[in-house]
Amino acid sequence: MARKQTDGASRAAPGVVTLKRRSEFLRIRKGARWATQAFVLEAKPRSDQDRPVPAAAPRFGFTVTKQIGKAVERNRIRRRLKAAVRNVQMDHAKRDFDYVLIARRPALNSAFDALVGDLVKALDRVHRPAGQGRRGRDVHK
RNA sequence: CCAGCUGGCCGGGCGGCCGCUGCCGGGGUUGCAGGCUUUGCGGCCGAAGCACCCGGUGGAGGAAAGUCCGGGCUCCAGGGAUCAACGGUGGCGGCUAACGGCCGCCGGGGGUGACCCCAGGGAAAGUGCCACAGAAAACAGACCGCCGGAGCGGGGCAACCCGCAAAGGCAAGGGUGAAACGGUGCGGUAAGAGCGCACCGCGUCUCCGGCAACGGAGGCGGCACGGCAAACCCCACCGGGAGCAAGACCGAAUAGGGGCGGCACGAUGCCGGGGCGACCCGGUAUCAGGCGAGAUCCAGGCCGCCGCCCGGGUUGGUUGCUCGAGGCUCGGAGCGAUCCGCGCCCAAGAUGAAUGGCCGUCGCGGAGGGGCAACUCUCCAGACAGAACCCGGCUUACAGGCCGGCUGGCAAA
RNA sequence: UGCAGGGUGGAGCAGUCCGGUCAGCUCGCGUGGUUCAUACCCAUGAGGUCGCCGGUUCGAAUCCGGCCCCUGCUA
Repeated sequence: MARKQTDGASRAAPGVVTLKRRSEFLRIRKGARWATQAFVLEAKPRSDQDRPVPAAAPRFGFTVTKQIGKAVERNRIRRRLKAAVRNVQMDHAKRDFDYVLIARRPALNSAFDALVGDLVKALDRVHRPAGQGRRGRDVHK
């Protein structure tokens, strides 16, 4: 509740590079995964074959299925997740990784600060070597 | 003032930090692309492309929704006419590009009223259905009943009285049903009945008003016409199919397909070639034949046509893509929908899909508290919902608010 | 995005075209019987706003219109 001093601002953050191909989404499904109340994060290092440009920035894909809500709610969820990614990607994401965020219903109304916190934690867990923290399930509020 | 009806409109404002996207202008050193040069490394050029940087500017809805109608646009079906089949619409007149939409009017129903609702053509063209109940459910018919009284029985001296009751007449009353072959009243009668009369309803004819739906008046008929067409149907009118994932271009890749079956592969003339020759091959013309979407016809076209099966490839980019039955002001015509004229304006174009994320503040609404009051404090609420080629409608969802008109009641003047 | 099909007891389905007799079938469930006991079997019973809201009709699961949901197909 003490978000007054932040003034809602974030430091200069570049735009988010998004995934566009269905094949890219399918590839990342096989990577590391971490779930929170508001979303599921999947991550996988970019393979050397499909690298048109040398790794300049991390790439993110967003999945919001029809079961979650109507179009207005789905759009809002995708924008909030995108804004959260924009706030943290410089400090917590790896530039040679691809990520996919699968939205869940609470992403619509949960506090934005909590969403950002979850994302930082999820990014951290997903970068650990395989076998530790894989398929984890988050239990905090 | 209270209660209500109705038409139109709005769908928070301002600000801060950080972002997305279209367009315009400037830069564009390094990078990509382009041009020139070199055997090559490399070098140079210009600022006309992209990335990137800076500045400016535009950026969701009244329903963007549901996809229920009508169009534009694109491709496909070879053109036209008539019919059939199928689907849709359904009072009349108008508006419109068109509509199943809108406006006005008519008819019916509801409401004290403003006003609201109605798929509202045809049931004497035909077919079909009307369960249960009821006597009877559709050219009528008669259960109880009413009248009638041949005759029979009993009583009485008799007149006569009491009881039973056939033929025949009737459809008023009872009862059933959603619906019972006009309704109410008076006359009439043995009892009754449109049997007669009045009014209402119905049918029909004439006249008047109206473009019409229809309304009004009068005459006649004497009831003969039940309901259902959102049952088949009849009548009138309308309708080819698919849809921007339509379609076009560039690039990549694969293929320039294969097999089976059916029907038809005919006749004549001319030309050329081959052959000793019968004849063969090719071209061309006419006729015949065949072929496209259910049939027929007309004009015209094509020369093989039709059916089934198997195999292979692409899921990149550009375009279509936003100036259009477009919006606004003013004036005019019309009751109105709408139309006309002048002027002004350009108003989202994304494509794993932009138009936002976080926050502050003001104003508005509701509840509670303090204060005589102006006012002030706290809490809560702020909906439905996101363009996907574009328009015109319909339907559905929606917190709160603004403006106008009207009706009923109460009070005052 | 465009287009088809379907919603009936707990489950799977009839009935809808041609409206009353209509709400039925199989499995499942309850009770009783049979058996030492269970299953099978026999008898019996409960359970349905016919997806929702209107309209047409005397009468609607059925006919008509509008919404909601599910499934499938579509470069």
